[in-house]
Amino acid sequence: MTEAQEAPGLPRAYDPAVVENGIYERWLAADVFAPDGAGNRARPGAEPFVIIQPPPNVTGALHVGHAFTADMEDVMVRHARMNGRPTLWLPGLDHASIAAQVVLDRILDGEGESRASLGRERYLERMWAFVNTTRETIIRQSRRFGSSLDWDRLRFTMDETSSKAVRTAFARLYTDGLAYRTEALANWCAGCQTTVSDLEVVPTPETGTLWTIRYHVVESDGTVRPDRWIEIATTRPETLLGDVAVAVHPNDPRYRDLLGVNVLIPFVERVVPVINDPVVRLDFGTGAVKITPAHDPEDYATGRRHDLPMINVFDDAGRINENGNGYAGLGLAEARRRILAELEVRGDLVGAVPHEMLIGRCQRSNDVIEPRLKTQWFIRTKPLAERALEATRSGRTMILPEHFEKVWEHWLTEIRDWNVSRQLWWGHRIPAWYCPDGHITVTADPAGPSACETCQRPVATLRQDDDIFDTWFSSGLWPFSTLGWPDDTDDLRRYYPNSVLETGYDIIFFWVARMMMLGIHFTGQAPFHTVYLHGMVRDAIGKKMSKTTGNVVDPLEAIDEIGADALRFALVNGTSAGNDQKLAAERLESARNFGNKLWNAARFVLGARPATIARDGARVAPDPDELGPAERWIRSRTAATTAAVNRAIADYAFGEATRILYDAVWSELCDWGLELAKVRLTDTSLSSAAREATWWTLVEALDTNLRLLHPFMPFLTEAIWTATPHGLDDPELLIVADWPGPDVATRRDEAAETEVGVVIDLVRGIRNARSEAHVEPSTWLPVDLVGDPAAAGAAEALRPALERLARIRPLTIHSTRAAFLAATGGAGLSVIGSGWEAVVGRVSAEAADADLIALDRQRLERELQTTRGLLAAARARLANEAFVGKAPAPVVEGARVRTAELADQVARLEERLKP
RNA sequence: GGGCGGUUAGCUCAGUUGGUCAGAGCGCCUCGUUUACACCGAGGAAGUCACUGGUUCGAGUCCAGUACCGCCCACCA
Repeated sequence: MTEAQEAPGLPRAYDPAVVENGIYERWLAADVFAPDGAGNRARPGAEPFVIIQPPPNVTGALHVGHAFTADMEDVMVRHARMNGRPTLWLPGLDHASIAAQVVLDRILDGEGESRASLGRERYLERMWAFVNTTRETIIRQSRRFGSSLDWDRLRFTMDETSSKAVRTAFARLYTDGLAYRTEALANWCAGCQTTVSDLEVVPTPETGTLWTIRYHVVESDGTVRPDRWIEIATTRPETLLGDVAVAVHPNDPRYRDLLGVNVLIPFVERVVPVINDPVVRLDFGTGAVKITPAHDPEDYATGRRHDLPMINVFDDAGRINENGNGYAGLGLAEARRRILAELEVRGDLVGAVPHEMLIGRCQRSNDVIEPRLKTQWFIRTKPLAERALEATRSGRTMILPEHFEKVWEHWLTEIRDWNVSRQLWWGHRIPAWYCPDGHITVTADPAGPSACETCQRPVATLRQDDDIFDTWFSSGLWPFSTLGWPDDTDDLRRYYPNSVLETGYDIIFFWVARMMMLGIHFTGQAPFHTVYLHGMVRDAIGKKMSKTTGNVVDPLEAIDEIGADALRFALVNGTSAGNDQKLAAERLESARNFGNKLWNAARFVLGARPATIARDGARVAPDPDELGPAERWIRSRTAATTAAVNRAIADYAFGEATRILYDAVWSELCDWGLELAKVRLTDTSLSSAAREATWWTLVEALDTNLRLLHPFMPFLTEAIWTATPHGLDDPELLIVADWPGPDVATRRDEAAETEVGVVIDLVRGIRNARSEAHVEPSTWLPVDLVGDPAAAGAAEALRPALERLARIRPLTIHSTRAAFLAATGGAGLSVIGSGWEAVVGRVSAEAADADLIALDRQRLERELQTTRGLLAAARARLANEAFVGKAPAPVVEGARVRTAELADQVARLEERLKP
């Protein structure tokens, strides 16, 4: 038992730390997170709800983006759980091979160690120790967020089940002809000492130089012509060591006479042809391009077209290799300087102009990415992509927000093969073995092959590939590897395909596309029916959060300050799918204030229990015979809120749902519902049955709002709910209580909404008049009222509330306008609404009434002016034959009613203003 | 070079299928010790919904174009 359970009500002050304390443990103890947990009240036969979350990298603590991700997912999961569906939300961690190595290398660097100094084995030991601590940090954080994850299923992309899936998947791709090994141009990061995929290369603007260099013509007898040359333009002079041709455009008249001749590449003294190829642009540089197939994607393509040799001139460390003759061993920058200097001396460097260009940099280390020829494993993506596209085109998988489908289409249509080899240590080793003859053997067997598949050489002569897989290869298997695939498990049958994938749009290609492609290939089914993409959390001025900029919001700090509920509410409220959000302090504050408001409203409700109701009794529905208009109004509005929230959630419009709830709790329940209820609760002239009905109405409204808010503010709502009377069918914990059902809808009551609507208008009008006339708020004023039967009836039915909320007494309701006019004699403050008219009299005992009346006249003049304007517009609309003829009948009718109301108000105002 | 998103009150943003949709919060101004809440209550001021055309009886809401801002994709030396 917690304090909250024992306390008769709630502590006076809302303290998030106290509220959150112990609740997560209660959920855990009740075993409600697992789809088949003992405390989970899933309906038998209900369709499971399975959500996929991006497993966070084990590289460190979670940031506010993770908190937002977890929040969105928890909202969906809690909503589904309360709707009686078995929910599976599986916690996981990603080994993030390259990201993890970058982080660990940085730590090692601080200790004077390095990857090289430790060696593979000790390095990996060190990595395991590192991830074992970050894993604990991440789990602790997730719990503080309130994430209702099924912790018994915690998975890691480096655990054995994942390894098995990776080996099996790769072996099958190989068998299916979708994995192949070849030498091709790859993106080499010298800092990370590995290749990376195209997605990991970030084009970065840089001001470089475009140099013009002369290559001299070589005669057929081998003599070099000092007076005849071709001028090429390049931004990378050091790559000339690998040049194998010069290309010009076929239609370029400037170089007709040079076509087919040979030129000399200096320093390496290589004689290469001048070729033509339409890839060359006539209007750029000199119109002649050096071709370096081993170090430039476009040149590589050109080289393939012309069957040119490919000469690699860089080594792994980013230095010139032995093919660079005298430059071998030099760093690329140094080589460039020396080459330029020597060209200058020879008189062959003839131009240098600044040039804006894009340099590819490593997403992880920011090093310059060098395209190089490498022998790598690739996944043939075209056939996989086609099936992924088919899934979204057919609607079997839906992407939200929809406009991401275009991005999706484009990328998958233009997809290139995926280099999955990485020359890293931390990850899944590629299960491929090579025999001395170069035969390849791939197997999913953890023990490896027994012999070469092709030539049957014994295993002892085989060598396993040293490389590991791109980390996204194992993440791409996540939706089914976590359920036991490749084995045909109960979990797989029950929970695959998953329901919703929830993640940020920034990894749509890295992760979403790969899961779709691999999922469909291996299971025959798209892994989820809905892909919900959320936006990025940015700082207060819209900048990307980053540790180096120092503008990050630490979720734990925010939770310490304002509580997990407020942080969660702030992250969801006012946001929509796919759109970035700015996390400003005021949004956090607003959410915290809302939590405080709810807390205090609950305190009031619980504290207002009539003495005739037993403290520990079960919650009962209010007695229908004892309900007044205010009670029926509260029930009706709560029903409307429920419907609106349901609609919003069905549309995945969670930011809309919180907005509705914020408004419902603050503006409706608190500002009017509770204030109206106070009138009856404190009215000792009423029967106790009437007062009990009022109280049960409030409890019911509070209860419904708590249920609706629970997915968004789980701790706070659970804490309040614990202190709230429960129905006999209710469980002990709100987390597994039923979502407000269809019976709530039957509480809509148009008549009550109209009645209370009149009273609200009256109270507002009178308060407004009082305020404008600077009447002391504490002064009670007499009011005369006349109105149509509906308005008069409403005022009569809610007379005590009207009196109290507008602070008026006595209230005289006249049955005829003549009587009303006779009684008021034109004195006092006028308040005019639709269907009624009131005069607030005896404004002040001391001050000169004349002044106040003059002030009031000014207010009425302004009101008359605006009302006349509205009336004129409304009349003009009705005078338009096209409108009356073409607009739908209800719209026209509405305009007529509106016009009549306005005319009525104008008439009354004019009358009041008659001298 | 292609594509996408944004541009609504001083600030941060909502506005579902075109018809009380011109809104909310914060900020600002005036009041307020009414027994849930000053992390509050009551009232108020404030926007030609980026611009230009078009469709329509009617357009922040649909279409076309323009201007800024942001993002994504792309082999231009």
